[in-house]
Amino acid sequence: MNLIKQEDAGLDSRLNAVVLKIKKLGYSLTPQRFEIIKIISESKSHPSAIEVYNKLKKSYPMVSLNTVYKNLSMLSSLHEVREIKTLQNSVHYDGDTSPHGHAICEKCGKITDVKISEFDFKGFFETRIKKQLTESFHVRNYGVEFYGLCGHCFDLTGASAQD
Amino acid sequence: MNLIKQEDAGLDSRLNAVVLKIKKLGYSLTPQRFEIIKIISESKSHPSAIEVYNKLKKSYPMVSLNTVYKNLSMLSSLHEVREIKTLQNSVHYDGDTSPHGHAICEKCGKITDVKISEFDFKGFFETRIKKQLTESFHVRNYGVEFYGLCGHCFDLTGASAQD
DNA sequence: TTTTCTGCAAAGCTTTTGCAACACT
DNA sequence: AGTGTTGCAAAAGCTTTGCAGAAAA
Repeated sequence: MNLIKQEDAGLDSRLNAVVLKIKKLGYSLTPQRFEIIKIISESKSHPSAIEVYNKLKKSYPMVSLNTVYKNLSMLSSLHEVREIKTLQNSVHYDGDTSPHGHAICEKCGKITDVKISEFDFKGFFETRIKKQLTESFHVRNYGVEFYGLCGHCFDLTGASAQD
Repeated sequence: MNLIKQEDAGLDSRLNAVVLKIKKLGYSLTPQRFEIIKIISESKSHPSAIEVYNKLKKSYPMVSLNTVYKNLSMLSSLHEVREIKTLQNSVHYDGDTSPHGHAICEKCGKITDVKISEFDFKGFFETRIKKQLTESFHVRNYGVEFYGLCGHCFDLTGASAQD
């Protein structure tokens, strides 16, 4: 119960933060845009543009896919949404912009979040990698991706498919 | 001098390893295929399919883009080439399949390798992340991506573009 | 000789662009 | 009122598919 409340609070504050940023920058907050932000914030499944579109159509049947694309790329350029490139040829979106990892199944394409505490990653980053980068590259965000087989696909094919 | 020799040896052995694997698995080694493998092994710029195609045309002017796609996706499924999804909507290919990171410029799309010694990442991975994953997910490879601005783009726009 | 691979053409998908009408502030 | 946004349609870009002829084992 406590957990659920905390999660909801987290979502609401994320939603609010994005809404505020948009207003602050002078963009308008259309109902479609708001709903898109909401869908992305609430979703845990890293949806693609089409998936967002399909959800959005439930509230706005006349909405166009174009609108979804425009809003997602706007949110992405504001760094309020993270793009994930999967093995399928489409971009998936992640409303959680804090540093964390993804486990991506090479068979079914499923994306699972991997928690990497800021503490852990910063430690690794600061001690090992930063010195290589700072002179020439200015990091805004980072991601760790694991490629392999999810439990389900492993059970089906993993046992026999040894390199 | 020493370094150059070592690098060449590295490339040759990579090339050989891939060729051997292909033969071992019963696939044929056509000249086009060999050249594609060579281009990818030698390239340090993470080329896209079209870029590989353009290089390949110098040796095989009649080659089709289709052939490039088929071979790259074959190499990818054999895990002898790594796909990198960039911000541009195209897949880039990396002939270095060992664990290492990429710094991707959000402005110009340039991809730079980030050395992460196997030792460093394994340590981080084993102590912090593995326990989250092993039960449900079977890792085959991992990558660390840094998003931000390369030195050049930062000099142009970075100073003024503060969130 | 059999299987795999190539090259050409066409189709498929995702994403982008152009533009008039509309909505937000 | 003015600018930003939407929705429709069309175009563009990357990747895949189908198939006959050619090449590899």
